[in-house]
Amino acid sequence: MTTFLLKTEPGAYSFDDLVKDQKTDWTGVSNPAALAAIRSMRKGDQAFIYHTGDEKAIVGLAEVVAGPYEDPEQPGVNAEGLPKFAVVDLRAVKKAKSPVTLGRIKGDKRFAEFALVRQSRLSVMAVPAALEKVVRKWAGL
DNA sequence: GCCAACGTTGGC
DNA sequence: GCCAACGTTGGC
Repeated sequence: MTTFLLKTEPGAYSFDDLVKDQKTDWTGVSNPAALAAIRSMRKGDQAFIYHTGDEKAIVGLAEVVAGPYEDPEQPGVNAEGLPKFAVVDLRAVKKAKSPVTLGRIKGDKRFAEFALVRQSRLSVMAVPAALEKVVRKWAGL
């Protein structure tokens, strides 16, 4: 089981929206590196949901319940024959007891090489197991 | 509101 | 296939 980190602009779609909907298809990702991460997801994997903008914090946990599959709105395959615009279905698992802020992550040197810190524009990334444990502890997830 | 760090586009 | 110009994201 791998844990990922998914960014979202809470004004567009927040973790609370996912809780309300119970389930959603995570569409709209177009960055190639982010899409590669989505293609590597498997049913049962989990994802921290991170709010960009004013919040800049991990606020909850979701689980991959289906996919990755081709976005029906944007069909097509890449050079490897995989869906170009890959999508997964998520369900809300749990809200973080205490949000883990970007400031806290940046302030801990264990996270210095983490993609969230190194590449601020990347919207989907795998979280290394050692770091995942730290985040879960901090967040109460 | 600015700008750094990317991605993308289009002319050649 | 390169790369200059432009667009976008997201932190500050």
